[in-house]
Amino acid sequence: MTSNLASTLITKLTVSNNLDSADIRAIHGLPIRERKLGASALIVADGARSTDCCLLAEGFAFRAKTTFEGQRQVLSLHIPGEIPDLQSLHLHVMDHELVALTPCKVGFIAHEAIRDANQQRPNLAAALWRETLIDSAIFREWIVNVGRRSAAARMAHLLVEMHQRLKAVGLTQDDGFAFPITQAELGDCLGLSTVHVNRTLQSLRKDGLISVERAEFRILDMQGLEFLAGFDPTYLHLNPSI
Amino acid sequence: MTSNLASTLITKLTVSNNLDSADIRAIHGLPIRERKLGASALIVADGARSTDCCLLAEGFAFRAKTTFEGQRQVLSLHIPGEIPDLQSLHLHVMDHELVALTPCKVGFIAHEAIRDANQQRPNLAAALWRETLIDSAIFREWIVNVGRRSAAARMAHLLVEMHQRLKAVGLTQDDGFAFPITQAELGDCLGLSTVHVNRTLQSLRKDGLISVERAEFRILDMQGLEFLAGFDPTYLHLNPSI
DNA sequence: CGGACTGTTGATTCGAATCAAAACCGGTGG
DNA sequence: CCACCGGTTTTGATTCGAATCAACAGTCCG
Repeated sequence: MTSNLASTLITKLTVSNNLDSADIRAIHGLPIRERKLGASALIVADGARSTDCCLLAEGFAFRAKTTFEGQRQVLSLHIPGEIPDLQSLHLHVMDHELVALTPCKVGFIAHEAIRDANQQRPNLAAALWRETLIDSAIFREWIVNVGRRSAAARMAHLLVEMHQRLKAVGLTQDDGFAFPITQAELGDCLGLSTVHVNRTLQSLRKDGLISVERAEFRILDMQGLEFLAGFDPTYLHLNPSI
Repeated sequence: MTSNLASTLITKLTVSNNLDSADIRAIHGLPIRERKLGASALIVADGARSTDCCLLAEGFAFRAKTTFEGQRQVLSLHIPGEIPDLQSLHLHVMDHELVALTPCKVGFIAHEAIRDANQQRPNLAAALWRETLIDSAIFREWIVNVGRRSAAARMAHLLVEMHQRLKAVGLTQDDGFAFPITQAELGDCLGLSTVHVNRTLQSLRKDGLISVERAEFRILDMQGLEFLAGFDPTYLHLNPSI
């Protein structure tokens, strides 16, 4: 069957949560308004007051803040099945922006509909709360990444994280994964300049850790990359029962 | 009346949430086991599986991760009334540690008790969810802080944030606030070396922005400090209705 | 074919880390 | 009461990682 919007959400939620059939029915029952967006489209603006959440069904998106001096910092990267602005359910004014990294298919779900479903299905509410907490755990790891790791370790960590998250929803081929991001955008994720991102990637390639061609990253030495990154997957909380 | 453990939680929740009298009764009904802790006491270890949440009633605490190379990064600072490990309600294994920054009075509340209260009082559950989302919003701002701001701006931002959060629960005197933290710990918050923290603080003092004596910080030029920090208080979500 | 974006390279600067040592401070015990 | 001690703050000298500046090459696309 063709994967509709709700199915991508269910796939993603099931990675980290135990949903029962009634929960899944409730998700299928959610009214979702589909939309297609081009790369770099602004999905939700900083300062906005949303009445909907945005379910990312295809493509990549990111959340970002821009400093007073005009420097952009990417806060998180989002993959299909995620609801990057789920926090807007309880935080009514956006403190950052949500942007399409690549062309995307998204679905907007009214807060009211999610609130109703949460009331009917407390287990679904718990799963969504848990998703926002995993979001939070990833933010924490990113603080460590930009605060304490070298450029090479930062890059390695980001790549390993993306590989693991994409693998969990079946969006990898072996050690390769499609990830269409520019070096400037990588710099905004890692708190590095574009030039330094370029040199860091070259160094990872030279050391035989990764290969990059076009929008396709490939991890050639997973052990080596994880060691360089100091990667510990605990923070991704991918196992529903722990 | 003497402020017991539950009251500090109510004070803090009321800053950002609308609680009704039944919610407040439910909080007062929570069984809380009080404990006193010395400075640098480990409250919850990385990797632990908690059965309780820790309510911080007096003193300061922080959450932190330690990299493979032994570098510590502080992820968040916590003030009285907060539950720094509220996420453990849904994330059963700790991906970081919780530590007492100063001598603390804390209260442990069983997950079961909180779950029961949440079931009885959906409005309380929403408030706690919102608290974890505000936590998340602060993490986002910290990513920007360590990723994109200069040392002086980072320090300024941290001090303005702490002042605003402490003011919201009545723990400031005018522009001064008690904040017993060493320069090494500030470095761990900001991703800076101790030596550079020292020089950064000197520069803020020289510019007449702050004064520090003992554990007492004083903001001498709020406008100037906020401008240097590029501070926008939106992310603190201190207004319950937005 | 031209133009805009993206990636690459080299030269240089700069902010912050590191290394090393001294000064300061509060507590403790002789 | 004072000497001592560990932790903290301060200072100076030096190194180093990453930013910046400036070009140029590659690629995609209208």
